[in-house]
Amino acid sequence: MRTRQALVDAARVIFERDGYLDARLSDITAEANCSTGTFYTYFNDKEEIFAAVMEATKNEMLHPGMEHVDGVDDPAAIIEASNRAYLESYRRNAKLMQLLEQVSNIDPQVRELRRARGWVFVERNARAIKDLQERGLADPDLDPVMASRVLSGMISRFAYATFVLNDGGDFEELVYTATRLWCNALRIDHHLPGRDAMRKK
Amino acid sequence: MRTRQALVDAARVIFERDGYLDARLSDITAEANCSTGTFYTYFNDKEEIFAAVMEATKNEMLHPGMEHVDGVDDPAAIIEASNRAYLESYRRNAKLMQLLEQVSNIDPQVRELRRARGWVFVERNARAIKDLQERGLADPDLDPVMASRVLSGMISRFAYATFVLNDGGDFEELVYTATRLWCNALRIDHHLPGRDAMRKK
Amino acid sequence: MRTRQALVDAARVIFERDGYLDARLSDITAEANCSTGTFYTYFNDKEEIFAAVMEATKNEMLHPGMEHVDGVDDPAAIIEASNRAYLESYRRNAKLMQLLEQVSNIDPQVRELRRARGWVFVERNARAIKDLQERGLADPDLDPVMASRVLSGMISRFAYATFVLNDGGDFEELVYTATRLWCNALRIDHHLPGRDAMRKK
Amino acid sequence: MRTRQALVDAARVIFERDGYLDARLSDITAEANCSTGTFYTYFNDKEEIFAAVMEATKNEMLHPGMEHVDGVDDPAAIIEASNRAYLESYRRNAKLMQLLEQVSNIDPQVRELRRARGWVFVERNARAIKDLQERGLADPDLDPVMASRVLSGMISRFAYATFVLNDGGDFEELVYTATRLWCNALRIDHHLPGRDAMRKK
DNA sequence: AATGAATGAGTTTTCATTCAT
DNA sequence: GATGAATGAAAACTCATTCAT
Repeated sequence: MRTRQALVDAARVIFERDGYLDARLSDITAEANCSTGTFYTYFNDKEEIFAAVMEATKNEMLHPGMEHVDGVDDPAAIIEASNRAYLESYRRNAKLMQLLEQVSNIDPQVRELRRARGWVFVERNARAIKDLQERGLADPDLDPVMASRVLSGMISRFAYATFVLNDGGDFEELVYTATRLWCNALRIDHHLPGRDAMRKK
Repeated sequence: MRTRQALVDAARVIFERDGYLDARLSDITAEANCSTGTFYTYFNDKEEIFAAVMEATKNEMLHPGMEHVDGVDDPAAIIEASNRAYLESYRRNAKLMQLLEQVSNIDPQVRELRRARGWVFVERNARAIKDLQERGLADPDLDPVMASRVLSGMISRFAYATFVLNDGGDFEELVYTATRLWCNALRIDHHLPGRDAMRKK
Repeated sequence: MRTRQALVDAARVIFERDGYLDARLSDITAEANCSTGTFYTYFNDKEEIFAAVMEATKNEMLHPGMEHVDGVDDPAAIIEASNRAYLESYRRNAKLMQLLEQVSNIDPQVRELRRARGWVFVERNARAIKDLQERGLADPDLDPVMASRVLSGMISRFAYATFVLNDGGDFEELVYTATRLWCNALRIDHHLPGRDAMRKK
Repeated sequence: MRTRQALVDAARVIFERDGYLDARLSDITAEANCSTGTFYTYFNDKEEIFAAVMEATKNEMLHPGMEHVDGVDDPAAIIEASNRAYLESYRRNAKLMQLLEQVSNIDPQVRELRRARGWVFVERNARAIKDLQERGLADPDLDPVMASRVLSGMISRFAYATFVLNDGGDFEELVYTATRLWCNALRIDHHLPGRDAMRKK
């Protein structure tokens, strides 16, 4: 079983270095210091070890959601904390997220994986939105799931553009803009500082 | 030159049918009714003909922007029209958009192409946002370019999820949600009907 | 006919630049400013235009022989003049000689051409050797043709090593060594200066 | 490792049969009874296996030099033995020598190999010439290395013309002529029989 | 005579996968 | 479980040659 772990670790290194398509199984086994044949003791093909890499890194990539901020009740503050956590996590795992994106467009199983992971996030946010609506704090004319899909996608797309495509932008400004737009979109009556105030922080 | 066009047309068919990676040059030349050698009269490799396909379809994919709706001054109506146009265009060219997405994650030149196309959209919307701010109709605390990046990305991600990943949803509801969130996000004082009213349309 | 000449000239340029094997007919026609099809008006294939290049350069490569030095009767001086002329000619046409050597090892017709050219030289020298033997000035125990073959080959090999392989050596020293060995080999009673004297020249 | 040897052996057969250029890798693997892929386990390309063939045949092609004839001190006899050994070796390996000549004119690395092998021979003969000069037995006005380059080249060219180009000639006569010219060239006071005597042998 | 787009046969090369040890 | 040499299918690409204009 130590060999299996070595292979998964090696695969992550090689995938991050060469991308999914250019990664050769022989590179992975070389990196894991085992023979090519041994690969097949644990996996059937590249897709399978990729799935294993993703599985192994699942915990690193789970994003804390809005409801996980304890002892705070200001919706805007919770949203900000949630967005910040998401963006930081994305930044930390940018290489892996890029890989997930790349392989999603190649392998339907990975596409499914990405969708499933996305939905965790969407549903969590949908629950939070619904809660705010029920408490009269958010635009009641929005379908919570629909709105969550759009807003969650907004953040993940933004993170992709920023950390994978390097479309730039100061991190605090990203958090601020994402949060303000998110709050505005839900018509949350926030008391976020204005742009200039934020910049002076 | 007729041959070149035949190749580009054939390539689009094959790429849409098999995806970029599985498309064989020999399939493309067969579809174009010419020999494999002829391919190299016009292109050097698969990347090059893919770029040609993208170039040829550029016009189909250019999305009308917010400012192009004539004779209407209700910002919400303009935004709705703009979003509807974008989503319809995306739906029409879903296969091609999927391809663009796939190849972007493989070929840096195509990644650059996608980015460039995205910026056309971002900048157009940024100008519209700035205009609304100056007229006192939109949240002045947002950086127009930043906000546009986020909101434009929101729409394109949403379109991708809907039309490429088939994440479902009634088209009119998509337009409604996107528009309402967009308006809300900018704090545009819209007079969009409520959700229920929309549904009854 | 001007086109034909342009093709032959172009071929020489391309052959000397790229070598026989790497020269593409399309490079030759491009250099000659004519279309690929036109090539076949004048030649059937690469071998044929190569032969034409060689034919066109025949005069440049004809080496004056021993008997062509007028008004001098010192055999050693004649030999020296002959060797000098040969080596100078070889040096001038080194690229072409290299080409001839290369193609000889590929195309039997060119091998034949090289052999034929070599024999002109061998026979001329054989006659001169025989003449010296009859006048009692050279070793009578040598078969004139055999000796000429060996000695002529010696010079041409030497020239090849020096000017094609760049095996180095001061030109005057090459002439001196070749001449002295040639005279010695035929037991010509020469009065060539010693090595040191030569060097001081 | 048995496979590697099989490939090298097969390559020699195919190269000698078809020449370097016409030899297909697939012919070599077929001759070696292995698959095309196996070729790449041991070699990267045709050049590399050619080098291996040459390396494998190095010992066959090493020519005994002048100093290796034991118990004889007649310089002319030593030279004769040396020339005979060289020519016999060349005759035995004519196909390989032809190949070496052909590839030398194509591949710079092989050109370098040929040069290096030639120098072994040149230097050995240069030492022998110097020794004879010091003992007062050879023309002191010759630079030993220069003279060796010329005379060594003479023999190898002669061997090439005879055994590769089949320029003919009785073997014993070749040895006689080469030896007599070599001795004459160095002004060695030989006591070789005259031409007629040799022929009667 | 000149053109140059079209042709297509033919070889190299890669690398996931197998299996005897 | 581990090994790693052997496998071989599959595709890209080149360029001499043709021929309708």
